[in-house]
Amino acid sequence: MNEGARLYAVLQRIRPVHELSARAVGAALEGTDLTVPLRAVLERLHDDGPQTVPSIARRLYVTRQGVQTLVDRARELGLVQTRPNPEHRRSHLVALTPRGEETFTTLHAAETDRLVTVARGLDPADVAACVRVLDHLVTRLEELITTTERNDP
Amino acid sequence: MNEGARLYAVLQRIRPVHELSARAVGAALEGTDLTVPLRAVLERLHDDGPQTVPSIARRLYVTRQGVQTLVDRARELGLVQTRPNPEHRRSHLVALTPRGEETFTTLHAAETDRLVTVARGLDPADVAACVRVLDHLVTRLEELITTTERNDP
DNA sequence: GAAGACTTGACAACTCACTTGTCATTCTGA
DNA sequence: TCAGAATGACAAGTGAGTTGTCAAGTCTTC
Repeated sequence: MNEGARLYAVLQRIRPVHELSARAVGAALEGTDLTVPLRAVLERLHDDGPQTVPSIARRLYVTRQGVQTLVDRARELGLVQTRPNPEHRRSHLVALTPRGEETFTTLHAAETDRLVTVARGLDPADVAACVRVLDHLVTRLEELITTTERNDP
Repeated sequence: MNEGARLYAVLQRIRPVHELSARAVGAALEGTDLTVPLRAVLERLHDDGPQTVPSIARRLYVTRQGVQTLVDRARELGLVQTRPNPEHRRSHLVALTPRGEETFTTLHAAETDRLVTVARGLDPADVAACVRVLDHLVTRLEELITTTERNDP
């Protein structure tokens, strides 16, 4: 078994984990006005600060059009606000409102609480290693895709 | 930072990796009659052998209705065949045809080949640890979901 | 500083994976 | 044996995300 096959074992498990975690996150959002993708936008704003719609889209690996819809909805819900962007006249910065900040922080705290149970029995060193591998994968897969799509179309 | 927060770092990376790997797999499927979900069905049949539609669905964490559609399409393409199930009169077993077997094997070999490049610079021990963590996550998240949805609806 | 290439906002149509719902048939287990 | 669960088959719906387009703004390069 070579390194490719070993790494394949990781990718094989990504889909189930993604499916299940999305379901778990979605269940926690039940009853609120939030959805999983909307939550993802709030997370990006929380972690990386105010930024433009295309910037969020790039970090989430989706199109800016999709993010625009989410941001519009978040603004209707009073969770984000747009403010002038000194670097671009039309492309406003999107930022969390105090209410958006609080909503996400509360939600996130509840999530990590539940994760403590899930983490039981897991070696912290393994978790750290897993993060390293996933970061590596993001970087390399992104390279792989951008290089192949430069040749294809 | 507690174990919950540490594990959250893993989940935060699942979505990007899923997105990017799905895109990479999809790009490789371009020009063929296969799609990513159809490929997933073939993989299950290849790895776990002949089984019924609901069985595939459970392993993929999707509904049997969705898998039924995929199996129908795979049968039209001559990649799978149904055969009588000694344990159930209506619920046939789905199995790869020789052509389906060959299609998947070829595809999979090409994928692991490309993964060798991606794996470069990665510690094999880290990869193994990552697999352990992901397996743990699948088990625990599944428990988490089934217990919560037993109380909810 | 002007021309061309790229980015962004805005609106629209569309695709695809997956769900939910239903009913008849088959299986399982107390 | 009989109620409850699983399955096939068909149908409709949902939601996340894409593709396309055009005008307005920004960047690059000469």
